[in-house]
Amino acid sequence: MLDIKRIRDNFDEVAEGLRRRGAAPELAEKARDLDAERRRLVTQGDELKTLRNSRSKEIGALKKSGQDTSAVQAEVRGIGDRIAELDERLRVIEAELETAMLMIPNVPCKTIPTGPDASANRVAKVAGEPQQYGFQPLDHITLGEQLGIFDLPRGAKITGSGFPLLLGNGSKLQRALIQYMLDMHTEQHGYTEMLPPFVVNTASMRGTGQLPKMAEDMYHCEIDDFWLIPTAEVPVTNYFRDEIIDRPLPVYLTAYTPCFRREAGSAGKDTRGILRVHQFDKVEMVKFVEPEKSYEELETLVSNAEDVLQGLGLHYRILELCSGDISFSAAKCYDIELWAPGQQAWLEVSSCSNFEDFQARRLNCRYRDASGKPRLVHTLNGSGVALPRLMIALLEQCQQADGSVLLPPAIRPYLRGLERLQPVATSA
RNA sequence: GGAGAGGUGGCCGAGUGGUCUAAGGCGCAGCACUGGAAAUGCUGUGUGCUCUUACGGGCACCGAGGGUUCAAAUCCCUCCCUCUCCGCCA
Repeated sequence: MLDIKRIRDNFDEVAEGLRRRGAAPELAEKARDLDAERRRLVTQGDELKTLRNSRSKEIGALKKSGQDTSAVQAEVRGIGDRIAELDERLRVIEAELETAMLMIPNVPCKTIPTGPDASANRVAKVAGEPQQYGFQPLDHITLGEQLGIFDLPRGAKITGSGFPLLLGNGSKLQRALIQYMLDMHTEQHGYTEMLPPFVVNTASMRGTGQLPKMAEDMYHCEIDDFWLIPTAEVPVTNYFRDEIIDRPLPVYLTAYTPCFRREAGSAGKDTRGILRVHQFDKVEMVKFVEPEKSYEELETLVSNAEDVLQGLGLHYRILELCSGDISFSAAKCYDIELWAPGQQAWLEVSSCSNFEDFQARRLNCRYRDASGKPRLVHTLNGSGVALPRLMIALLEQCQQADGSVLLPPAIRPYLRGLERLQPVATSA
């Protein structure tokens, strides 16, 4: 959520920012007008309440001295009626304002490229080289079948398509990668590990901005009004919701969780294999930082995610997203993409964003500055990293002529020294 | 799931309809006293919204949301959370 004062006092700057990301500034105009009306009603109402408070006190004093109060009571009742009327109008205005504010996206950072869509994203870095194979590299689906590490048809039988089932060494590799990443972030990057609830309430979803816009993309338990998390960002960032953080900043948290996404509206897209699924695992990093430091913290956040990929010796690139491609809540965002030689494509495995105070305002998450005054924190998060696409790229980049996959040395200790995934005998 | 007890400021804790402008204590900050400290004394110490050039006002907030009333921390209703006992359970 943007600061209403920013819309009030710097409307042109906000409108320009919204235009840059392709959002219409009408909602901001509406918010500005509703805010003016709201303040008018608040001022009027407060004046009447002042009057009611003092007159009511007089009644108390009169009663004590045994005098008749019916005339004053009638007067105060009248004041009360007018207050109720104003409060009702205020309630409506505030609800409309809230609705408008929740639908206004963040203003993009001034330094990011301006553009309408992904085509204007800037390649900030390319790390490593595409491997040269003396053979036609296979895609992860074929590899996974040969190695016997996926059983997607049975996943679909048990639940439905998009609910992958890993088996044997596939399952072990996934577990190893999770532990490798968590160990790196906690031991080398200063994060505190957390294992949060995978199901959250509506207030949490609103806090990080998934609601109200993304309701259709999430799994909802009607009876309890609980939601399955689409990313660990939700429970981890909500850790400090409605709090003044009582420890020194920055605070770095990391968590492994499964993620559940209905992927409504993407039917038929990337449906093969585990590229786009309804349930996947991810290690997430979340930072709570002082506002002045959030942009340098974004750079280290990206490098924390890069370290995971560098440690595995994988070929990747980093995109600086343009104003038209960053997500609703972000002011600036880097995507990290891994090269998948089997399908000759870049796969997004991490999205590292600075939300400035946009999430913190919804979350009501603050810290005390040097003078002791509560102030909104800046929040950031980044995948560190998402597992299905890491698995895909790893399988495809590390495949060998004999159909085996040579595991990166960094992951072997987590697999009791296993060096290679070997094809299993198949009936085909 | 059943029965009961609770939720008050940074913390503890009083308050069961009207100077509550939330007592008292602890903590914290400043000042005084001191060679310095402790102890002691004094003063101050929440958040949000809003009005004001400023100084400084006003309103709201006692788990959340409704209701009753001229007036609610206090009475009523719904919900959430914590604790105790019982039941069920990996």
